[in-house]
Amino acid sequence: MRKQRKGCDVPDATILRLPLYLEKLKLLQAIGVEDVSSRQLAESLDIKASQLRHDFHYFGGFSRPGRPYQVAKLVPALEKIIGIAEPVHTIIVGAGHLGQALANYQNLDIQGFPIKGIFDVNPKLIGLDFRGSVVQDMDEMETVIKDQGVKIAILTVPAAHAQAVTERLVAAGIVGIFNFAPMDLKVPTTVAVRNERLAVGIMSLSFKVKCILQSSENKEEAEEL
Amino acid sequence: MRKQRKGCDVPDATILRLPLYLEKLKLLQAIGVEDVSSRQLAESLDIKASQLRHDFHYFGGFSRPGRPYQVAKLVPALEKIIGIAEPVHTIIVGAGHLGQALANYQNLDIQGFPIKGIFDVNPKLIGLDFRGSVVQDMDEMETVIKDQGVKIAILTVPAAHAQAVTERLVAAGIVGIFNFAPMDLKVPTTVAVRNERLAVGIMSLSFKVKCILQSSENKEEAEEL
DNA sequence: GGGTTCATGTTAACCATTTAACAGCATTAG
DNA sequence: CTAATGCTGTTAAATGGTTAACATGAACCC
Ligand SMILES: NC(=O)c1ccc[n+]([C@@H]2O[C@H](COP(=O)([O-])OP(=O)(O)OC[C@H]3O[C@@H](n4cnc5c(N)ncnc54)[C@H](O)[C@@H]3O)[C@@H](O)[C@H]2O)c1
Ligand SMILES: NC(=O)c1ccc[n+]([C@@H]2O[C@H](COP(=O)([O-])OP(=O)(O)OC[C@H]3O[C@@H](n4cnc5c(N)ncnc54)[C@H](O)[C@@H]3O)[C@@H](O)[C@H]2O)c1
Repeated sequence: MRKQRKGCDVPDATILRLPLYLEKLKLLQAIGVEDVSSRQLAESLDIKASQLRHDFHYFGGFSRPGRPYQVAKLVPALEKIIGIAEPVHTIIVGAGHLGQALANYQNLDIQGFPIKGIFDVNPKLIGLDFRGSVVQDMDEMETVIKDQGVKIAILTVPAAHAQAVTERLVAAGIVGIFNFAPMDLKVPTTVAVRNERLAVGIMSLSFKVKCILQSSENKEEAEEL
Repeated sequence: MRKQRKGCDVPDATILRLPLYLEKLKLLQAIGVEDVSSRQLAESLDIKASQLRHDFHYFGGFSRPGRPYQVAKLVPALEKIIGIAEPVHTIIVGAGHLGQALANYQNLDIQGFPIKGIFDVNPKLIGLDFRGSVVQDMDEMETVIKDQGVKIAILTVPAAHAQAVTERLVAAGIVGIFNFAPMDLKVPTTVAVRNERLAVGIMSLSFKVKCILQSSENKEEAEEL
């Protein structure tokens, strides 16, 4: 088998930091900053400068050595790496509470993920308009995916229907699924899934809260002595 | 300084798996399964059995050695560890699109996080009813937090207001903040924050999609030769 | 009852990520 | 022109997390 294409064999932890780098750099760009050192950028993100340089090293060659990074070069370079140099056409499947909230969320568009369609089975929802996108029947989904070259789908249907919808999405050529249903989807290895698990998030928070409360109890006990 | 209280010095990676264990166990419980081995449970979650045992080992003593785990014992044990043995009173701050979707999300309640209040500054939203919770003015927030013993707040206000609201939450005694605004909150070390970053999620997905598309291009090229 | 099987708890080996260290280039001041 | 400073790219060390290995206990079968 052929060697994996350049810049794709990267630790997950690094991938998750790329958006944070990009976000911060765009902020700097907006206020007119031209140069930024690894130290400055890293400190503003609460990480070590060496980690940032190490991360960038996977992709190589952002700057003349000896000189700080140029914001204007780094931003498009990161966008290219992340895959959002061109807008990434996206659809939302499931126009319920969460689907509607996401459809209304302007940031998705701004960050490079324009919504090219919203789909649902519920006839009452079809025709509703969210920032210019109209909810369509599921029957239209495959056509839109193909015509618009949609590669990513945001899945906000009930867990019970998530797998069935996923199979349609995969068959229609979707390559990435952003899954909000609390269940694991079965997909071929040529499709990427990212699960957004609310329960995991709030429970991990709860764990930390419990630890904080316990340790403050301890402190109080200690003070009483 | 006193040794950290039992079961709080645990890797993040482990903490993030606890909710998955619990979820799967509850599912088993619902269909009447009484015993489950580390192997069975791990395989259903696509992890190694040794990792599961290693995770549990941080807390110790779930089972008689030599026998599988008892679902009926493990579920409450995990709930206690996560901190949801008793319902964890929660509020939502910001009753916009996302806040409303979350307010409507029954699962939060079911999983142990009953919503004790929803707050907003917009007078038009005040009085709206979501599954029995009525949107209240921000003026009421501190009172509700204290009267209901609220420990966790879900923050769904615009990024520009997130820090100011956070400071009020902290002053009122909130210990955990589930932050959906795309920005880093400054909080004292006695407060836990979990950032739910949509952009990070979808961009990491985009990265993987790009890699998949590139490698399939490669394959096509190879076939053409 | 002894051997076989299957289980956990625990420790040790392994692997990945993070952090530190340093070589080398660019700029600036003297 | 040289020394000093500040920076990156790169490699090496340290840390942390994952996986394997194994000692030991319980049940079952013959
Ligand atoms: N509401 C939240 O805040 C929230 C948060 C996290 C996760 N989730 C998850 O997101 C998903 C949606 O949640 P929600 O609150 O929006 O639920 P919802 O019931 O409001 O919306 C689900 C929508 O999916 C549609 N649907 C059902 N079957 C379908 C199918 N086969 N094809 C296309 N559309 C279909 C329904 O008509 C409905 O409009 C659920 O899996 C839920 O667990 C929701
Ligand atoms: N909509 C989404 O799907 C989505 C997804 C991910 C993250 N987010 C983030 O969640 C936050 C909310 O998003 P949204 O789409 O619901 O926005 P929104 O504008 O619909 O809702 C924000 C709400 O906060 C209220 N608010 C403003 N200032 C406040 C204050 N000081 N105190 C209390 N309430 C205040 C507003 O009145 C409004 O009702 C934003 O930070 C957004 O970036 C939204």
